[in-house]
Amino acid sequence: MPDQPKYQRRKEDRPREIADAAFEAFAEKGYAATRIDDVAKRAGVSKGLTYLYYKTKEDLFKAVVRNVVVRRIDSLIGDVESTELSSEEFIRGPLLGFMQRMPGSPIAIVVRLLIAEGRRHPDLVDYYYDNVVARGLAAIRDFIERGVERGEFRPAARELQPQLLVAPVMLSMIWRLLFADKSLDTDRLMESQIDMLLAQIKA
Amino acid sequence: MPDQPKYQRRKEDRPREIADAAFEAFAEKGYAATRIDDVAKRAGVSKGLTYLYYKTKEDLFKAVVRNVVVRRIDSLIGDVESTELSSEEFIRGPLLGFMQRMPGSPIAIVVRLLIAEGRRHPDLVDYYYDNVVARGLAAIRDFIERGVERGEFRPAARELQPQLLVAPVMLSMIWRLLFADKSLDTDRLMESQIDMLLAQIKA
DNA sequence: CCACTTGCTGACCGTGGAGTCATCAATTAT
DNA sequence: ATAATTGATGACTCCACGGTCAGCAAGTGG
Repeated sequence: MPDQPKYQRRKEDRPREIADAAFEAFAEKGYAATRIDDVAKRAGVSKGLTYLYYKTKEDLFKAVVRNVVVRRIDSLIGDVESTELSSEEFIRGPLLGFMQRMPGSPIAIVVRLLIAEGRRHPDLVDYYYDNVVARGLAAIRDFIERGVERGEFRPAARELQPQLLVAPVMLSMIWRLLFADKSLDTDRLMESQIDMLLAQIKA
Repeated sequence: MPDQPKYQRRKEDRPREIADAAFEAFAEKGYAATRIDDVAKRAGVSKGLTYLYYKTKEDLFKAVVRNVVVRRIDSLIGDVESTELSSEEFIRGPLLGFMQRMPGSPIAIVVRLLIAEGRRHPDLVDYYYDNVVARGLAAIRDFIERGVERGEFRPAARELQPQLLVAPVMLSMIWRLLFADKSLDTDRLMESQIDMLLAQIKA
């Protein structure tokens, strides 16, 4: 019988593993209903260890949100800035695709957690606003500006509120979170919105 | 010194009073973080009494949601059906006004509660879907159908997803719930959406 | 005025979960 | 080898909160 140690020390990997397990648990049950014991079990770790890396449950929560957020955002915004496509092609292609993936992505979970718990974690809301919302909206505005300069969009396009593009994504997220069973063609919803927007701003 | 009784018996009013207090408390702290003791205090009542009228905290939660929902919906949908205005006038007038009031109304609070707690109360989600979402969407569809029959809208308007009208309302709700401080002209957002939609479906 | 009903109170109970810490054992240093 | 270090464990504490219930007093009927 080989000498199996009861555990290995893995100082480097633990925090990430615990945060990932916590994300799963929060996603399933929400913040309040999640037990630290359960998080520890999922991570294959004892409850006490969780407290070595995260001083409180709230700390863990914040780490989870920051974690998901930073992992996703940069690549996305990079894409927008480095494309060689025409504005319309980009919108109808990569951008639409990205929007359509949002409702099924971890970002949707984070949105739910923030809506549910945001009030009691204002600094987390600020963090999310600065790193996701503000940057996302700015990227859209820059993109439109570029389109105007290239002559692809009418100058009046500058007046467009970027939130008009986001609204159907938001609705689709909420719809799926609440009414997973009731069908709604969220892909078509976003396509229609883009059709309308383009019709209005194209040169 | 007048003989002040310690309390009055008010069998009829208690349930409503308690439910209203609970709504306030849930709105401020969310379901999980709300203490029955706190609800009772707000209602000026002892904790025990709460349990006389609502057997569990969950019961109370459901009563609160149903309460808010039924108080609001009927009048709204009545308006849509009984108007004498042209379709465009109705949309730009009463409907837009209603949409603009939504984000500040108790419905927004209910939406937050449902997003946060919906998973663990599927029957409540169903109730909300049947009584608010389904009826609301049906009303919009009927209204469009009527517009088509009157020749105000193109027949293709029938293909329009009613959720396109709701999306900016949803986004505005969430925005205000999370980012009360960061400004966003939600009224203009809805107006723009209506402009775009009308441009597309008007005969 | 008294007897009776019942709306209402608040002290109490049990549970479960956040957070602690004495101790163990894997790893590293000597 | 042996000692020192520290990652990791899990039994334990503490207490907050949902839910109970024996008793009290406001209302009611005779």
